[in-house]
Amino acid sequence: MTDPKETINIENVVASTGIGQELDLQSVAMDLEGADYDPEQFPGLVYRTQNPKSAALIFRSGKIVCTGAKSTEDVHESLRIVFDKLRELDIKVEDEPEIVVQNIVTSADLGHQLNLNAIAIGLGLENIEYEPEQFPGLVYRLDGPEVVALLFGSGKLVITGGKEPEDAEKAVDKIVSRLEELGLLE
Amino acid sequence: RLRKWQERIRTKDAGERNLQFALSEIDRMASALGVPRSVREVASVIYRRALKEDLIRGRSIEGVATSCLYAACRKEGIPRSLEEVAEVSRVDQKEIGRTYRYVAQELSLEMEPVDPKQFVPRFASELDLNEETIAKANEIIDISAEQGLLSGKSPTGFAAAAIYAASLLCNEKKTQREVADVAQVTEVTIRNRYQEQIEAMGFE
DNA sequence: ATATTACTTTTTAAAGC
DNA sequence: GCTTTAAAAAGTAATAT
Repeated sequence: MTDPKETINIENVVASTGIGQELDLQSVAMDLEGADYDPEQFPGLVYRTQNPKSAALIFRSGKIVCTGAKSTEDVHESLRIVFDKLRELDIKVEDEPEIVVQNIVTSADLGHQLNLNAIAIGLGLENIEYEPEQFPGLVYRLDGPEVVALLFGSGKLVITGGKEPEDAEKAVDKIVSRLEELGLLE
Repeated sequence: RLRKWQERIRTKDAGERNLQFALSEIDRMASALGVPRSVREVASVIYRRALKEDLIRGRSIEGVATSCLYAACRKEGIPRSLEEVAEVSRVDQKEIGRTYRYVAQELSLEMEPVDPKQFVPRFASELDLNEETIAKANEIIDISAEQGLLSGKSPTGFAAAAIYAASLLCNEKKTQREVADVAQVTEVTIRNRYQEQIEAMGFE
């Protein structure tokens, strides 16, 4: 039997950082190719990297949010590209700005179909949210690790809110053991 | 001091007026939906609890009132879909849905998932179906749900498909469009659920 | 009638309304 | 609260072919 932990796949990593320098987004938007800047709609400038694929939101304060990367390593690589692009525009950027991972979104597969109705009752209606009229997934908030899991009838799930890959592994372990003791896995 | 006293009264009056408004709105929407008095009473009780727990701050009175009515219908076993409730409310479906989830969570209403069978009597009545067809629809829902087909599916779509299937099996055919219209789902959804249910029933 | 596109949920930072 | 960005899950819906 395949360990559900081995089916874990990181789908998105969100991180924040800053260049320690205020920016004139209007001029950055003019000089940076492919930059999307519409201050009326959103205060951040959007810059997309191709390899690795990601989207960086650059703010007036110099703070930057990177999203869409598939790994922590890709986050660093993407931001290195963004930093270099800014340096090309003669903007001073610290040598190695601190990068903080804020959220990791993961998907996994429990390998069995799930009876969400039974699971809702089993985990306790006060601990879950399951409104199939609004969304097909059952929302399960874990205590430790502090993440949120979305369970689907197919047995696949999404784990989000974690700060490191280990959070997803711990979450899958907890979910599997809880469902097993409830006799709701298979 | 006199000023504070007046302010308290003003606040109290405003609060009282808001409560009256909420309760009259619940009454108006309940009438429009044609639900019994017991549902309005349950909705009122939930609304007063929400008020007591200060859940209305930052939300519209109408939104919370509508959500309480939606929850009350479910609690009483005669659910209305969010779309149906939204039709008689001036708050949009999306806000009703999220406000309902917030209220249900904060008040620990422990709402159980809606049983598709609870929609059958009303939908069947609107379609003028026989008792036999109704019984068949309920049977289809029970059997296919037991086989795990219900997970993640909308209860109205599930009920609509079962009613459509039952109408065929009991020689009282209704078109997908007729059933789709009363259940307020698309024909595509009925078609998809219908295929799975027929297979689960061992027909095909 | 089927295929695409798009929206529903969750998470998270950023600045400003 | 909202606005924007990314991503998965599966269901539903609107539109295109």
